[in-house]
Amino acid sequence: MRRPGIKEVAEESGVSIKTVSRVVNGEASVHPDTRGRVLAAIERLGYVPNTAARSLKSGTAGGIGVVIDSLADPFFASLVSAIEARALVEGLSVLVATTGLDPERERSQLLNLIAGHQVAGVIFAPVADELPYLEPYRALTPVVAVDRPSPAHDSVVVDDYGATQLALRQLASFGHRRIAFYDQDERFLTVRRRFHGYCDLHEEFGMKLDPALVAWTVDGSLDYAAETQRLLGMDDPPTAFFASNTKAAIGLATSLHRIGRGDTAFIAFGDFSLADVLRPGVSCVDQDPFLIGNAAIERLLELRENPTTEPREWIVPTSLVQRGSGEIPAPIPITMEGILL
Amino acid sequence: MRRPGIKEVAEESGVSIKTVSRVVNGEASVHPDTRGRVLAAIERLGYVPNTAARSLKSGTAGGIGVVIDSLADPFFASLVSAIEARALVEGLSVLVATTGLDPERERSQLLNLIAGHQVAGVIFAPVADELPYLEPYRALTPVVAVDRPSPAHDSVVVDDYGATQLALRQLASFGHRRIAFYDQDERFLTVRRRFHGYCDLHEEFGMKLDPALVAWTVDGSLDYAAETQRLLGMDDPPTAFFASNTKAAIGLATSLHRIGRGDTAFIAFGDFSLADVLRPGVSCVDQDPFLIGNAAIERLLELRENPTTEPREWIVPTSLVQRGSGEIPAPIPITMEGILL
DNA sequence: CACGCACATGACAACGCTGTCAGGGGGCAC
DNA sequence: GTGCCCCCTGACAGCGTTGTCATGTGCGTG
Repeated sequence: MRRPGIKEVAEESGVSIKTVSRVVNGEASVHPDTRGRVLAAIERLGYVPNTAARSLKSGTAGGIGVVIDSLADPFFASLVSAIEARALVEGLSVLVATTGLDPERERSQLLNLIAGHQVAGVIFAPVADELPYLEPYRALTPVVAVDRPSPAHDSVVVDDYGATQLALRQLASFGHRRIAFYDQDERFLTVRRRFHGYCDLHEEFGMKLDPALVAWTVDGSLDYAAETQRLLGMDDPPTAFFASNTKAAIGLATSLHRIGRGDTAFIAFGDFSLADVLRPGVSCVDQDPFLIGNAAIERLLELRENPTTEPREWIVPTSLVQRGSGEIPAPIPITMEGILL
Repeated sequence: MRRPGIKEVAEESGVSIKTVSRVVNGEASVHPDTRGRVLAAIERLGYVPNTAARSLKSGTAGGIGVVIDSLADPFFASLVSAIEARALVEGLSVLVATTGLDPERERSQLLNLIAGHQVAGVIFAPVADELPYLEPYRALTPVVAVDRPSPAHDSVVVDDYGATQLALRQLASFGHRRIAFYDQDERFLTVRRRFHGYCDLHEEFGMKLDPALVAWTVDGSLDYAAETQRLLGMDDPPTAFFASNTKAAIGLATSLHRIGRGDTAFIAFGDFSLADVLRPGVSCVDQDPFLIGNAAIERLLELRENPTTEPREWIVPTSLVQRGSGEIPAPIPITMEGILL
């Protein structure tokens, strides 16, 4: 009761295993009659080529690896979805692995895929800043970073700095001068870049940068509800919020609505489902995971053809989606005497 | 510039390849000193065992296949996430493939994984009702169905019929007698079971089953907004909605809120992010993807140990999450004379 | 001291497939 | 008729690993 191998097919159709191999791989020089007989035998036996033997022989497997933080994150789920769709067309399988943001786990997952599975390529969201252990495989396995840049590899990212400034500029144009930066997480270069955009924008508008307006993630966690309370409870509270990532956006939206402050000016970095159902709808910088995923796998396929190119960053465009929450003007400031300034 | 193989390690440490193999696989009878020398060489060379050769030799790979409708669906994304987490602990890789609900694609994906990659097991959300082509592999590769049952395999599902009735019974207890069934999709056994529960409940409460209250998905699509308009525009409109799946729930919630009817009684089958942020919060039957994913992989691991057991259905519990929308009473019916009945 | 046994190690084949090379047969040109 | 080439086919090795079996060494026992 063994699975039929190329040998069984050869016997069944009365040719040598090599000819079967030729038919399976669609090589030209096989007589049509022979091809027909072999195909019939394959059909009859339900033969499926053994991937392991193939990749052992060829030294590289017909799969690509995808290494991300977590599949429970909708952004990454959609990203992988886009990659998988394109990979299917190319006849490539997809191996997913997650890091949980642990650099050591990132290392073992990457090595397992590249050196162990000998995948045809890897798309990954970098955790560690440097990945020296990938050096030996540089010439053999194409690697593309997504979402976050990796200095030694091609990266597909959005213009974090610029998009953040675009969003904040809009808030500023609606009169906001105290804008909270929700969820500054030092671990991510992306977020650091967004924060950088936030800081620089203050200069541009001559606004004072108040550290108290920044919600920090420490040790990987931030209590969204408590932080929202703290910010709104300040003597001089922010009049608008900027959420630096999707998770923070959902946390912020939830806590604002819970306490009946859903009408607070608010722009999120990253779209999320139902953002348009809330009242008001949540305006956001739309960072399309499908666009990013597609760009990444296109880039990977290209690298497979031509591995000699220098690493560079590929910027995927973002757009500012206006849904209402980002167009709420700042309250008119009132002096102690109650007179408008 | 080849990747080091077991041979290079053997040479480097001055032992035979077999001994290296023993060390790598943690076999007992290796002298501590030898083990140390080999481990040092492995470290020095950065040796990683070749998965292809391993699975070629052993006839089965160290990975499990997961075949689902789509990764862009948050339910399946979380499901895969749970599976991947558990697989990592077991040292198994995860190969994801999607069907897009196409039975032919399901077939090729399953065969590719089982026969081609020779995965150690498969977890899949069945599309076709029968999968005769898996018969030859029955004894070799354990297979577990999730979300939807598959007659020939172990299945991990929720009690669709019972959970639906529980939800509808609550709506009925709040006085609703005309309840719309939103998104009846014949393609899914799960949805059929939920619809069955819906129909039977009408009998139990002596309610008339009105076909006009059922929104049908035809050819895989349903215009949620238009359907909501149609239902609410009826002469005798439904006073409550039941959404039979998450996608429908989001579509329904969105269209209800868009037209200012967010206060309509509504229970969804399947939770979704932000369901608790809407006003009122969307009550739902919570079908925990992590619970289901965990149950599925546990079952798969168990089947690997003991493949002889008879296929059966494993029911994962659901809970009814009260958030407001399911506790809205039916409007009090008024006679022509304006007198309460 | 001889024997047996446990322990540590190695030689070799085989897993299923493809790349290399060789060979048989038929047609065409000289 | 002879030589050549092209088309089609097959024999065989080897990819990196592990299972089987064999070998060598040292120690305890009678």
